[in-house]
Amino acid sequence: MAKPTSKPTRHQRTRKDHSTETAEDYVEAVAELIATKSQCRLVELAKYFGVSHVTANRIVARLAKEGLLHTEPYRPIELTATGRRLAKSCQERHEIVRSFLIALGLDSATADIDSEGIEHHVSPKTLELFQRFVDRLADNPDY
Amino acid sequence: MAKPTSKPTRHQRTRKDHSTETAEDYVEAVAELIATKSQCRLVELAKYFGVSHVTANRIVARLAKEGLLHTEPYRPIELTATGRRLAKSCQERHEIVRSFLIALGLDSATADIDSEGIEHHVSPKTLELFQRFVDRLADNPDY
DNA sequence: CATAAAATGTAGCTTTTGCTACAATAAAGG
DNA sequence: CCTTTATTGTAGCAAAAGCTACATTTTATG
Repeated sequence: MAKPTSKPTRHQRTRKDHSTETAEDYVEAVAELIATKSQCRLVELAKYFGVSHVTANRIVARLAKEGLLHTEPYRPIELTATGRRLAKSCQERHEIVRSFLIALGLDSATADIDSEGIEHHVSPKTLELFQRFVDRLADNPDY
Repeated sequence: MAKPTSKPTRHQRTRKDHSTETAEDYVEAVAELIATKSQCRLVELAKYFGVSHVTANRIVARLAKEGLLHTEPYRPIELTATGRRLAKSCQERHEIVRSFLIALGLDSATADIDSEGIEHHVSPKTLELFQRFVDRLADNPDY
């Protein structure tokens, strides 16, 4: 045994990781658009991510195939039950990361940006620590 | 004016972002392998990221074209001056993120994994706050 | 209701990153 | 030195995410 050469596990960010991140970003965006505009149109989604409607459409089609979204031709995009669950947990995680960064002293504009990037890479353990930090500061505001 | 519809800026993680992340990960890995094994062979790099040597080779070729690496057929991979600079700043940022997570109470194994993912998404402002948190804790270990 | 505008869909291309299979070169062992 | 093994390179394919250009459908407007 003893293969000191290989500690590759933590570096294995593959294409699968990327498409999972995309899935999470999209269901979260769909949920937000439905919440704020009562429906999610493809053009809005494309604008949201700053991509062409064609790109957005293809990703939506993939996520529909994966059972996260429900689509019909020329109709607004809806979330399946699975999609709603995923969106909810992403939103919660996102909000914890965002409020953690603000608790740490970051301005909210930068917190918006950074939390977008960071949220996908936070393990449950780390998220728990973020949450505790926010809670502790809430109890003890003059820290 | 007033276009309340569009706040797309912070969501624009494009393919360019991804390939920049890849570049950073690779130069960092090349630097680490040179530091620990005195040279960086393609097979080692491929093992490091858990990808085939073909994939590693193509990425190395791209980074060579971009001026970050220097390669010759069947020879070990080297960093250019630009590559060394990038590797150094990535390593520093990475180490700040890692020690921040540990200062927050995370175990070092999880800190290894999470810091890998998080490092690319931390703005200078956030990095500064991370650094300050670590420093403050170092002065005040019983916090 | 007919036509203009907006939204969505389709065709077809690119780049990046993943792979297997096979070829060529370099290094090691007999 | 010659053969085996390890390393590197090349050919060719796939999926994901980006695009423009054009077709179609829905919605809005005169």
